[in-house]
Amino acid sequence: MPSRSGPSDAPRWCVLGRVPGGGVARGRVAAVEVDAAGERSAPIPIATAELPAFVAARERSAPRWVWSDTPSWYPRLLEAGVRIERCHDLRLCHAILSRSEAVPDRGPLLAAARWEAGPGAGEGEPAESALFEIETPEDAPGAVPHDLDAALEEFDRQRAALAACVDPGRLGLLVAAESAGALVAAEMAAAGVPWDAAEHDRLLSAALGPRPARGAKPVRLLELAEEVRAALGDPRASLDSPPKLLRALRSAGIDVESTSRWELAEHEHPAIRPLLRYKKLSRLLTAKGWAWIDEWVRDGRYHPVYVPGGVVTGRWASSGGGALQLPRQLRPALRADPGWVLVSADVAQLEPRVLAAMAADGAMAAAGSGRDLYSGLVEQGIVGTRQEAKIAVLGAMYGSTTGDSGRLVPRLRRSFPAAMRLVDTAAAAGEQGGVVSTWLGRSSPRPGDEWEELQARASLPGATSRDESRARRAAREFGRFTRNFVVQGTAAEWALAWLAELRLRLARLPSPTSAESIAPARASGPAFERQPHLVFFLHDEVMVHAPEGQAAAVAAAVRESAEAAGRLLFGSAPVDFPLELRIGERALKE
DNA sequence: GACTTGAGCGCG
DNA sequence: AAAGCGCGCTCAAGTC
Repeated sequence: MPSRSGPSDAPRWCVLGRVPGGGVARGRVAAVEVDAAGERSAPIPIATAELPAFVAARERSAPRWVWSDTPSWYPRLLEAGVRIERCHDLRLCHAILSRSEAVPDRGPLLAAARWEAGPGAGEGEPAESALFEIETPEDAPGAVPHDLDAALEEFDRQRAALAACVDPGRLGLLVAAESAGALVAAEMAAAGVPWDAAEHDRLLSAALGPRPARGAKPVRLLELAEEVRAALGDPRASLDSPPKLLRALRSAGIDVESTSRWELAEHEHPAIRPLLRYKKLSRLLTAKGWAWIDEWVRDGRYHPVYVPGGVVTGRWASSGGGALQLPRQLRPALRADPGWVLVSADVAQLEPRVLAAMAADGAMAAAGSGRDLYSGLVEQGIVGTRQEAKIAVLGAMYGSTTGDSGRLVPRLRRSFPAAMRLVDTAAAAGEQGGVVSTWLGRSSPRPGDEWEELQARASLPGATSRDESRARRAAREFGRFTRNFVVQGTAAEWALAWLAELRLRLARLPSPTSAESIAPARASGPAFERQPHLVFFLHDEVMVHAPEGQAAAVAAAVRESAEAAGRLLFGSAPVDFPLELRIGERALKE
């Protein structure tokens, strides 16, 4: 029992929400403190303009802030220079808990339909905040409720759901990590990726020719298009429309079914080489060309929009700007401010390592221990080359049955029976329309109605062989999805734990001395931008922007966080997660 | 004219 | 070379 005095009296949670008030259409804010026993304080009214000050003051006792939806609350606090350590994002946690098979009774959560808003629902452009005024989140169609009462009720439901779990620790870890991810996403969006627009422009010009006038095509693309048309003997061939291009190719005697890169590459014809080059450059121009710089880069920063929990497996998605699709070709444009460096790290073969840990497959863990896992497979004589190892391992996790990959998978089944049993079991569940769960308890969605109908029709007496084969194909397809779900989803959990740990460790680094901390180019940015901070995250890769003098400390924090993530998820399992770490002015790989 | 769909390709 | 998983974005074509 907690004593009635001393530190245990500190509130564990602080729930924020809107309250109706004073005829102000937008309402006011209030906070309710909740202690470890679930006892609530009376609502503490807060004038919206005072919210950052209130949060900053309460943050000294390090509560976990509970709110409807991180993007609705946190950006305004960050703008006001206030950062928090921990939160509980009700929307994200609802999505996990209301679907998790680890929760015995999901009824109350499922009945709370207002919390079912999808990622980013009703977000849109944040309303322009009036000068010197912090606004409360606005209701938008499809958005989660932001009211205090609704938040308190939902928080109770979620705490009850967690408490009822057989192993509340795992789901508890997941909702904490998911919420920490939401904080990281908001902070990275606010800080932005340090982006060298001039370097980006140089890379574009080198590949495409100088920036053309609006609406015109770069000269290099025009030249290549002419070359293709000449080779095809068709001066009017269109390269930008797949159907038209396909007709042009076929009438030039190139026998292809589609205009995709890999199929074109199989044919010998003078038009192929310039065409592939054209496609490559055209892609660069439309996805990440000059228009992208104009739209997404300001003051030396690219401000992406991350969507935590945006993928069914728990991976992040992004929206706008293609944050998770930055072409490797443009990585040199990611550049630290003067006097600062980028500390980047990625995990080698994260997914197979996670699989080995989940399945407690000692042989597979040993193959990856302290080295490249694929080389480990070669050294153990399981496959002949590193390339074969990669194909086999990916095939095992994705469920391939044909080609080189399908042929190599059986070797893994002999060498790593425990790991293969885990993914095979997950696939079998999916083929029967079942649900699987990640290590920490995120559960997969059920197949849709169409899928169920397909299966039902195939088992009817009058089913044709076509019905049966279609149903079988759909079943296997869903089996490949659930097979991959457990691995991709657990890898996402490991990465979230890594990110959450790293965020806290970076915040606890000693403040840079003024000699170390040359202010970043964008001095107007959030206050935390003057310390080492995360600027990029891509599934199994992180990047920290840091003063040069703190690079070593940051690198250590990155490594320690990875070790901590492994321990948090898998305890003492003998699986390691080696990092490839780089420190430099630019983000270059290979 | 506004919206959806599919091809194709960028990322892991 | 591309098969096997998960995404977002752009353009052209199809639909209303």
